[in-house]
Amino acid sequence: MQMKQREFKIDKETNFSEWYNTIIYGAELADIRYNVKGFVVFRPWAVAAMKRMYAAYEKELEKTGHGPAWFPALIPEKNLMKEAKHVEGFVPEVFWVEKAGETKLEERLAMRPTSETAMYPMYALWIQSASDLPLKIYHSSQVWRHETKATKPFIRSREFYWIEAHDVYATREESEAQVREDMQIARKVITQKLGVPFVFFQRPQWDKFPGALHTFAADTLMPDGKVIQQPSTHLLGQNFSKAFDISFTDEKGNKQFGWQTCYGPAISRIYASVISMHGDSKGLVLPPIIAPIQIVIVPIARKGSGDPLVKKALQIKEALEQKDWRVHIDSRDKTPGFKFNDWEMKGVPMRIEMGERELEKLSVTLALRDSGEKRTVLEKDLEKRVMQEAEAMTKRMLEKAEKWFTARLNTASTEKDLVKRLDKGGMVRIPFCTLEMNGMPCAESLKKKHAIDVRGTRYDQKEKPSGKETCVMCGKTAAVYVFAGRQY
RNA sequence: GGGGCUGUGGGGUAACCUGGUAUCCUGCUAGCUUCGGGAGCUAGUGAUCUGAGUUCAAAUCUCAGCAGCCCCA
Repeated sequence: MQMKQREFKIDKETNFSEWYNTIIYGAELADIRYNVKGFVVFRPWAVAAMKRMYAAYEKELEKTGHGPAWFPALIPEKNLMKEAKHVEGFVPEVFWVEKAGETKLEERLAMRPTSETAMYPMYALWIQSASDLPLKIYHSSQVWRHETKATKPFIRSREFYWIEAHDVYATREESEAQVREDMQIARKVITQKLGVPFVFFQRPQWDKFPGALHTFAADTLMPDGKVIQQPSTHLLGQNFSKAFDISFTDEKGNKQFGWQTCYGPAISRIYASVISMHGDSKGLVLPPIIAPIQIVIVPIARKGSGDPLVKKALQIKEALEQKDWRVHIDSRDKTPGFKFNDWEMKGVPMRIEMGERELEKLSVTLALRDSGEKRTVLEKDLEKRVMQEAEAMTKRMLEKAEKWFTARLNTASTEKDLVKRLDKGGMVRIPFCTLEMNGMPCAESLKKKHAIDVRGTRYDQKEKPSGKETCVMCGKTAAVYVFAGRQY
């Protein structure tokens, strides 16, 4: 049969915006036609995957002693206003509820932009003694922020879906260990399971979470070379515990304030990274662990061959489902070529093709989405092979991503060199005066002149400038190496 | 933060400059023939973002609103 040549062919590295917009529509991930600025509809194919991301994350959080809770979406104004820096950072972006029906509320209510101020008044009630600590709670929810920057589905919107974990300890040391645990969880879920590499940075003082002592945030790259932030974890110190009176009486009878951390993996944004990191010119490439359908069976029928084929497909589906695979038989009245392309756009990891040829040989053809390879597999080996191939695919996807990512980490020692390198994207290490507040003018100047952001010092590498190197902006002796990049 | 552009059936578009009948592809529905990399034929279906203004007449010109996109810093 004569087939038409029609293919989704956009190179994500040379034209990422177009690639992204096309895939959002083509793979049915989101619909931007809701017509409220910054709000989009998340469609089933995306949500089914994101729910699995939630599950993977929640599993790790529960393994590390976190309990789930649901806190209200609305926060009384007086609670939101309790911590000065927090107010300064978040109040400009808050959506307010001021009326109920036609009645004006006596105290207006904030739609949570983040849940510290919803949770901590309750923490103050729950924590009385050291035996109430540590308190580790996570909250899977959406939050609302009136973003002024350009919005893009999953990457930045005014409503987004995330998890926030809020922990309280008796000592600073324990809370610092929590920050490290948060980083490990991110590594385990985002890199090991979803194949997205990143680097954790300690953010400069002028770019930390409003109200925190220190902020640590993971950054990865989009195909156009721009930086996108992944989860961040914050050492809150005692700023909030003092503002909200989260305190306990120690064994000597003295009042002590809790040491707090908060952690915020934005699931919708991590999803943006996953699809962008792995996708190709045929569409999505989903990591098997989150693919809503992991194996699609495409029966290839000839006239009269229908019945035995359908029976065999069902049999294979049931056998694989016994092993917990998510399997779908595509029995639509479409040609095989159409179905191949359709499921490739959707990023389904494995495809089983079966027609008369396979029936005769008691085999199937197994096609792999990431590499495009097709393999003939005997029916009796199928369950085993599917498992092996899924594992190999997950591994390949991470290796490919890591290779791509590390090739885009560079170094520069002058402003000119930095700009030259960042024009090609990636993140570039530079000598910099300081992460303390007096380094802010240099960072602002970089931002203003070149749209370059200082991301902070690498958490996993403690190397420092020799003493001879100078800050790329002010020329003073550099105290730190920071990474810089152009940010989403 | 600054600048530019756009809004036409479900999707992609033509007509817009120079006002007058809305084009094509795709999708969708029905039927028949098909099915190993986006099938064919036949018959149907479906659109000018919202509001105001100019005009005999507005998809087209003007203004406002809403929404989206891109670029620069």
